[in-house]
Amino acid sequence: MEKNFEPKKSEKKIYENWIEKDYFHADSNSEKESFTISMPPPNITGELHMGHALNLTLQDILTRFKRMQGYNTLWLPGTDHASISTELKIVDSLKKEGKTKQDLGRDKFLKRAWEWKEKYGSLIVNQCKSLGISTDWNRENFTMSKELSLAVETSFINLYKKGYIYKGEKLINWCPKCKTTISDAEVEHLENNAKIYYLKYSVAGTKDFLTFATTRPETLLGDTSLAVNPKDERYKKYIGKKAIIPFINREIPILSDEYVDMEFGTGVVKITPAHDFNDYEIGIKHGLPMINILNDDATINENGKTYSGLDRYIAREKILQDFKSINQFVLEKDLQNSIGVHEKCETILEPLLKTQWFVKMKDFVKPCIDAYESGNLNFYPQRFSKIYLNWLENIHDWCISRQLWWGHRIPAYYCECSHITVGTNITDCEKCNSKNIKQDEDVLDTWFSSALWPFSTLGWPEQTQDLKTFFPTNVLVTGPDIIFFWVVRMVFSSIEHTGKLPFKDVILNGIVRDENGRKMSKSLGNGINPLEIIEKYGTDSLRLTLVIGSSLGMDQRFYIEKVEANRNFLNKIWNAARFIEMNQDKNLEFDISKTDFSIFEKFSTVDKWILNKFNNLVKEITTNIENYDFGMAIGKIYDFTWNEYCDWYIEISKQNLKNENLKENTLYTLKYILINILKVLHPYVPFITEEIFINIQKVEPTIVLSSWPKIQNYNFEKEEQIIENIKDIIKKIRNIRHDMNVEQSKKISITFVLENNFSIFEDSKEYFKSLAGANRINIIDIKNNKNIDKNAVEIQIESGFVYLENLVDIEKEIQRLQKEKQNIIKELDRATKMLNNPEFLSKAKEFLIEKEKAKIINFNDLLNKINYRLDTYLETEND
RNA sequence: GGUCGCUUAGCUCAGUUGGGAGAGCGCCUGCCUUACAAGCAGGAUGUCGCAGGUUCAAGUCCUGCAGUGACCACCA
Repeated sequence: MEKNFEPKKSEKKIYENWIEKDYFHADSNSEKESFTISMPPPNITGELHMGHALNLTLQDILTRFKRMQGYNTLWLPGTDHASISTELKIVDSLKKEGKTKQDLGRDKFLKRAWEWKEKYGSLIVNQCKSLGISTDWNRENFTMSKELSLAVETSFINLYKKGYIYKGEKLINWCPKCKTTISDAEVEHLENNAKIYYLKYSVAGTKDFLTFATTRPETLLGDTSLAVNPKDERYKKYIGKKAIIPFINREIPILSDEYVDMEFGTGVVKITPAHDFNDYEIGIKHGLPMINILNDDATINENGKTYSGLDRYIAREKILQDFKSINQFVLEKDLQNSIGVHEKCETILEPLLKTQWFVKMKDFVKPCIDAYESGNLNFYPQRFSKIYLNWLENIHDWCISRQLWWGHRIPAYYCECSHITVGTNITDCEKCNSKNIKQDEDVLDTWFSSALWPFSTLGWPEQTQDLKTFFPTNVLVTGPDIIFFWVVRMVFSSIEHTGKLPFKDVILNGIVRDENGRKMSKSLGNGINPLEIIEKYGTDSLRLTLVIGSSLGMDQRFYIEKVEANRNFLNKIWNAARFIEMNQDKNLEFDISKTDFSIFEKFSTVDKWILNKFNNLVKEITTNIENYDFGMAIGKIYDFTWNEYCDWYIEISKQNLKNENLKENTLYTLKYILINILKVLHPYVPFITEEIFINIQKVEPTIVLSSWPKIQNYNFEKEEQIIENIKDIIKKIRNIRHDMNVEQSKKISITFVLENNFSIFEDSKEYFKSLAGANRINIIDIKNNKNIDKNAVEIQIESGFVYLENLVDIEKEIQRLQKEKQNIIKELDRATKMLNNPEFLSKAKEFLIEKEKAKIINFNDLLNKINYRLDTYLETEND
């Protein structure tokens, strides 16, 4: 093995080998229980960012873990056509050539879009691969593939036939730049410093004026009434009269409605039903006419009379000027409000009246809520269920038609007889059989196809073997920001089309931020490219960094020092493997995959200690990972590997390897534990574990298909306790050496004066020599009157005393003992108080009471010993 | 306005059912001890945001407050 692991050299080769051997392929005819994850398909416009890296790492950890546990594991990958995002990019690229999409026409445009898909779709896929993800590439899919397009059409037709999809004229969000409708979920609300203007209309047949407040004066061209609160004494007399919009000279009714807030503004509201969602409701309620005053590019249309042709904001200025000129402008004020913009292009949206396709959502709400409340759908962390529920409770019908070209064209055909035929491969009108039919020009919202992803990718609407075997999927891993875009829609679509929930558990990952806690963004230029981290530190270091010391659903900061620390950890494991390789003995080759655990009974105490600790580790982390506590599990593995296996077991093994009687079992244990560490690490850091596994294990061809360590029924608690005690004593000795400024190279003499446990210390002599820097070890029975150097430092242990000779600084030792004495007195005091408390005795758990009682005994013992020793020193000093 | 987070060592963060506060980085001291200087050994540092409450026992549960962040909904 090389001195250091070089990710750049190995990772690509390893991944190619995995793919070539088809290790990630899931068999739909397998007898084994299946475990399935549908990968949230990245957009073909996208490039790999830290969010993907985290999201994919979490999925890969779960997938590899389940695969090792023996499940028939499928992680199904793919990409999303990302209708509007992709179309915008292509329009942009056309613009650079001086062309528009209309110049090309629909067919040529789509051809170009498919070229884009071929080029950039594979780019993101390859970037994902560099993360080492164990997805089944045989089943890779794309939201606009033939099969998935059929699924989309089938879904649309089903929903239409059941009356859940309808076409209707409603107020929708319109993006004047993209010239398409968008759904509620795609509207982003931004804080805005606006102005509110007070203007007035004259009241017909009187000399009075009514003053109202508005932030969008241009919409008054579409006003169809003024409204006041029925309880408002100020305006009662005007109700039923007419107000006059100047310049366009339209008379509009003055009506009353509870909706009007008497406190806000003047208490008079202008009502523009065609351009405001609240006004729209009032318009319907009172049967007001709805006048659309905007063209699709947000210029004023012919209904705006003299203002027609002007841009919406230029019209606004002109209207204000004109109101001033006739003295119907009252005042203007600053106002903090929020404006709705299109999340893709940041253009300020306009509510417009349009005829569009909608999905009626009302009937889907209950099944979606029931799924959660019955416990069949779970969120991790659970609090995210609130976002899910809250969205459902306030749901509106889903506008699914988009005035775009790149996407699934709506399968609705219009006949000259005015009948609409909805279906696949339609050639003639279902009503009059006319062949003169025209397909709807619009495409579907990109989320309409994503909503089907978990089952469409498995073959739905066909009842394929894949669908039977792998659906419903088990887990969805995604970001909380798309709970309502995607999660809700998958749930209701799946219930509706398959009768089943699409998945059982939803895991929400947090946001990866920069080192200052800011969101990584292109405009700030603070993004850290995962590919650069991989290039420099390797995929494994990156993956570790994203999961270690973090918890689910929490945002985290990404900083390079953390990557380095994790790289160092991987280096540590690499070197542990090198140590084993260097000590391998050709005459002692074992296949640890065939371990018969009864052999461990004959192993040494220290072997049993590490075996027992490892067994407990497996127990804990298996539970942790099953509960999706990925950070917790890796933290424990990290700690075990470095602080137990490397720092203690390997160090001790160096002594045991010199002993011919212990050598074989020691080598066995070294290898057994290392390989099992590799296994529990493998879901997190797949590459380095594979590389070492192949180098050391030499029996199985890959760690990918190896089995997760099983919890063994051996119990070496006693041995574990013995070695923990020895570790404590060694630590105390090291501590004293350091306190007394004993040089590292200086050897000391240690004398154990014992009441019992002679053999334990006899067996551990070499450990003390190498780990505590001793050259002479004496073991004496306490009954044989001790003859110890009075200047020796004494350590009090349970089974007796430890004396360190050749240490001179008695003053320091007295200080140390006095400090320790203070600590013990404090502890004794605390334990005594607890035990004197009748409430504690009657209410606390039994084992806790026993623990405190044991403490009192031990501490009193130690205290006596310390006092005795202090007396001895003081006597010596007085001599 | 509503909902949900966060506040723990100098920094970044863990902390599973309430039962003596942890990690990584940084800092201090000493070591090139042939697996690893990307390392080894030792060390220092915390009224767990504030105030109440429940409990024998609270970083952990409840209430309020303060700071901070996210999301949702918005009054024209």
